[in-house]
Amino acid sequence: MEANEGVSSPPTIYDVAERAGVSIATVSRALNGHSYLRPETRDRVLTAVRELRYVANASARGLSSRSKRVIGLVFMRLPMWDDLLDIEQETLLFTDSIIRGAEFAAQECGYSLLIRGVGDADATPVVAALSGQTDGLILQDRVLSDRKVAPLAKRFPTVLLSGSGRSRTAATVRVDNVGGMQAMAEHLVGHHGFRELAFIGGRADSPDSTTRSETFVATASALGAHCVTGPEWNGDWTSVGALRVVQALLASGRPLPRAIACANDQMAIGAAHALHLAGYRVPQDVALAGFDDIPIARHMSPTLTTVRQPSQQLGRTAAESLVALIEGSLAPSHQEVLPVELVVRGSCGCAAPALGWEPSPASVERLNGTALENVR
Amino acid sequence: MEANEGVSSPPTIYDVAERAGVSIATVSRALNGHSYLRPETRDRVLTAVRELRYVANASARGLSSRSKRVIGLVFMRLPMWDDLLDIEQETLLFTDSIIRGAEFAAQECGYSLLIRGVGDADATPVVAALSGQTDGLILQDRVLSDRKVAPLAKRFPTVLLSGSGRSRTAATVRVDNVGGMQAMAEHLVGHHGFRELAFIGGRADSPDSTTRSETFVATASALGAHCVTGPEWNGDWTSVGALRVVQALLASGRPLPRAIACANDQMAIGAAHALHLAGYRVPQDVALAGFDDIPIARHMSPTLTTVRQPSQQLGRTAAESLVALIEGSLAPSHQEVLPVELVVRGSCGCAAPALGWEPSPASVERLNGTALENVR
DNA sequence: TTGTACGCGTTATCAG
DNA sequence: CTGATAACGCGTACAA
Repeated sequence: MEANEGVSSPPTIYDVAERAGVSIATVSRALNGHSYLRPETRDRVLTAVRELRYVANASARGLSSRSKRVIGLVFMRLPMWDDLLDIEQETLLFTDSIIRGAEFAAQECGYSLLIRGVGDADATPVVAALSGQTDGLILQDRVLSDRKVAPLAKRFPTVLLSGSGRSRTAATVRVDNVGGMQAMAEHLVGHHGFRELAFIGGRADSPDSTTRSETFVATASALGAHCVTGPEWNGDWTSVGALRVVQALLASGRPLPRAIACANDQMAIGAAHALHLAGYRVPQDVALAGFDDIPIARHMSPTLTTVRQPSQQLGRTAAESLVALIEGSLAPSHQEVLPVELVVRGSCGCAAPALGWEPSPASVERLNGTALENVR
Repeated sequence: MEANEGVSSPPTIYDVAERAGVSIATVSRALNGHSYLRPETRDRVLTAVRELRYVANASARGLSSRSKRVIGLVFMRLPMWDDLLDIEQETLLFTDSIIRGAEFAAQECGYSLLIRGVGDADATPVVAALSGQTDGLILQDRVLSDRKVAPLAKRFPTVLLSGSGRSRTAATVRVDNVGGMQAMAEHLVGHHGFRELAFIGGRADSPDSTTRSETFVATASALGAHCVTGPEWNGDWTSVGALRVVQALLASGRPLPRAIACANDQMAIGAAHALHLAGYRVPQDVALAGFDDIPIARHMSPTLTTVRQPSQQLGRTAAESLVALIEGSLAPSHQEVLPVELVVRGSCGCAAPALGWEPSPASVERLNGTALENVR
């Protein structure tokens, strides 16, 4: 009797109701379990659902319930040219971790995650369109300027990832730039005793960049060292940008600083490359430090001293905050700061071998211990 | 006159119509540009849209148009324990690349991408739910068994990523496992002259694993070498799994093969670790090879000889195929095979330095050439 | 405990 | 060129 009426279109709640001999309201209740119904009836419905392979249409559900159970994540995409610098490809990893974390948390909260990468062009239309497909959005830093975020956040659940946190117009999740940079300055100046430093920043309009820069310079000064920075020390967040900064410095004939701290790892790598090309050694001639702890940092020679960001946790927290925001259990101006960790390796002058085939000490321990059984 | 009716709920097409003094049909037309309407009218509508910051509700649109303009990607998720082996974390990267590629292609085709990770538990309910939220799904290999994919693919646009391709029940995008493994066997046997080999496979139920295994063994045999494999050479796709395989071999007292090929890079790393712990050297005592070319492969010591998969392209192609499938311009049984590339490095015995601070030759060339201007 | 009927916001088919 | 109006599939008061 299962005629082929509707071969190509999926079964609806009406089909299930008919097959189970009940009304669509009953089907809905059996599926969502809101109201009580006779177990016998419920079974009939569930059987029909199974037989028909019924799956609720999310559009209809969303329209009716005014909730799509989908959140969006908008991130910055690098150009996908084949000739992109190898190192820049590593940048992607940071965003990937965030995506992972967000996906996991979203799913735990009963939401799906929609992702969308944007380029340098104004992302406003993209964000607007996304706001029609989701219940809320996570915006990575730099996707939208502070000025454009404000009106959006006022009308739509929005969480900023690594925003400045200065403008309390939107909920924000970010890392402890201040703590991280203080620790870094203290290590370079206090521990190593470097007195002449420089700081390569990202972009002038980036809150992350300015916070890191200002904190580093201030802390270094407070410890009696001198740190130069400024527009000509702007590396644009990229390896190439930092490489140019250092090459310009070398060309100018001015003396090299004893240590260079960078607002991210990519720039540290670019700076190292420039020094390498000019015949200077890291860390003997110039010490180097980054920020992020991208995976490659521990595989290079010398290994990179940096500040580790909990990137996956960043994504998780952002998603969790967004869901709370959507469900009304979080203030729209909520600010959350995640801790960072100074990771001392070789590029500052401390001894630290590159990681080759050998797994980390923790891994070795696990591999040889009883915990091994749980690993798969 | 813009009273605060509906402060908290977004404007609908009715609000726009009212403000522009037209009907909702006209608004819809102005927005979707299907029919011709007086430029003057169109402008009035567009102005109202802007003033109200109107964004179409995707649920309503999807319900009415029977198309959600969303595709889903389901991938395998590793447990997110902190104590996960470092190396395993790298596995994530392969999936991340696929996600990137898929997102990019989806967006180019006018679709959004919904992502969902699944664990070892049966993914059927998850996939079912996702089929209600999307117009089609990309399923990474191992998410669903071939047996369960068939009925789904028959009723819902589905593209398999790296599936066997044996069962023509679903459209499939995969890499050229055969070509890759032939090249690898030819290199190890033909070039290096190894005669006693072993192959560590993933899982017996994985098409990728069996194809790679069978091809490698067959090619090696054809070239006059001997290659052992089988259930006891099953590394479960993980470092730990492969480590156990090698440790069991060492414990058995049987002679070591001269070279070990693995079905993926993680297992090559696990095998290397086991050899390292037992005091054997790679490649002097035992040569090693992987498959995938995960980023870490080029940073290790010795660097890993492997077969590179175009992971990002895999995601792109899958998304493009899925869209074509949805829009009816692709046969539901379409099979696509992407080329792979043998990457000869150090672990097979060929000379190859680890990549440290130094960028690749291509990068160096670009950094010093005129193309530099285009890089940012 | 279960059924009826309305509303959710769009698109698209008719008339006009 | 534009305006009514009927689906689209589901949740849910309100009735029974």
